[in-house]
Amino acid sequence: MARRRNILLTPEKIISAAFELLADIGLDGLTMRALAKRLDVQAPALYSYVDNKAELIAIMSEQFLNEARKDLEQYESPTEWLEQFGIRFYEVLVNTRDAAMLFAIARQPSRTEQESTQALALPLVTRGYSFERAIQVESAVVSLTLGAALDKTNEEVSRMLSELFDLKENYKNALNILVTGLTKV
Amino acid sequence: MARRRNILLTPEKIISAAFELLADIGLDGLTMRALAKRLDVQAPALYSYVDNKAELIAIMSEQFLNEARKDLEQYESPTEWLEQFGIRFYEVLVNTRDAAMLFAIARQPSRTEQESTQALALPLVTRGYSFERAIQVESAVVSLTLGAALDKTNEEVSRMLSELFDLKENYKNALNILVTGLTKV
DNA sequence: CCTTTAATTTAACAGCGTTAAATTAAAGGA
DNA sequence: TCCTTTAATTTAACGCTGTTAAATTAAAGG
Repeated sequence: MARRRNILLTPEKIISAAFELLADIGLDGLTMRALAKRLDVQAPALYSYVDNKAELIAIMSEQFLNEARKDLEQYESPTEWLEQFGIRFYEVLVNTRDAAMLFAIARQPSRTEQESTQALALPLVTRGYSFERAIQVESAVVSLTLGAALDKTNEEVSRMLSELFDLKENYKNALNILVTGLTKV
Repeated sequence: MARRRNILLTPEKIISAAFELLADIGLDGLTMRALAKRLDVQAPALYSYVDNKAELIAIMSEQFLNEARKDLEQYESPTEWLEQFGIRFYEVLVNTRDAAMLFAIARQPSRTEQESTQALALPLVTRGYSFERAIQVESAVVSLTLGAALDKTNEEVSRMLSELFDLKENYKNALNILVTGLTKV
């Protein structure tokens, strides 16, 4: 056993190269062949570590959510936590090239389905919410945020709307209304 | 002039065949070749009537919006109109196969950009809103609705969430909170 | 009848995700 | 030390995709 030669790839290397590729040339450029090239490898080699491209996308999309959830412990009330989470998630989706679109097209990897739901609910459960209610309010916030981020990162829509108002401010306003209403006793 | 032979295609025929194809086999099946086949034509013939696939998708996505805006004259207050519009748009996106995803990946066709913005704002402008404010509140409602419809039509997400609560009810609740807040004087 | 012109087809390109089979190289036992 | 086993990777290929260029077809007008 323990029979292995010089290994070139790991799932982590693949995923981090995928993020680089996304940042450098966008979602259209994120192809299995381009990803392989960046890792000095041929495309089929990736399939020993990642089921398929959909799984890769799913893993990346989950990392966007995780990134948005980081360092939010300081916000003690559910209202405040939810609002900060929304803003952070919006920023992640808007500041990472094509992140909103990637998130939109992602399908959850069934393996981590349950864990990720638990993780998603935990902060609000800690703050006194039932599991069900936590998922309810968070999914509403994620919906609004994803929709707003898709608008903001759609070149045509964004160019047109930003002549009329500040998209981020408009999102923040809607978020505040939604979160305030959702967390009202 | 007026020099034309028996014509097989029109933009309208192409678009309506595209909707059929979407309903029958989904967004993955909506390829230019499949579309051509349904029209008894070869794929390149389509390009005399449609710039490219992105334009086709954009036109279709706009029709989803139009469908949602139909027959809403009866709702006289901005609040009521917005809420009904949201619900209708949600239903269109959820009841048409892959409509939410199609809408998410659509880019506006620059030709009708301005007209479609005008059309989008008109109902609320008629009801007393400024053009700017009309676009602001509607874009917030569209964001929430698109995000919620994407969840609902994502098989994995929907299966998971629907064990915990009714997604449509949760959307309606969030919509009501958002619209009420947005239209408060 | 013959030229012009528009509509459509044929052929092709470069790319995609993905699988199967062949290759390579290291590890462990004889 | 050699030889077998096995894991990692490459080569080759399949069947798709959107899209363009060139060839074909057929009707209209002079």
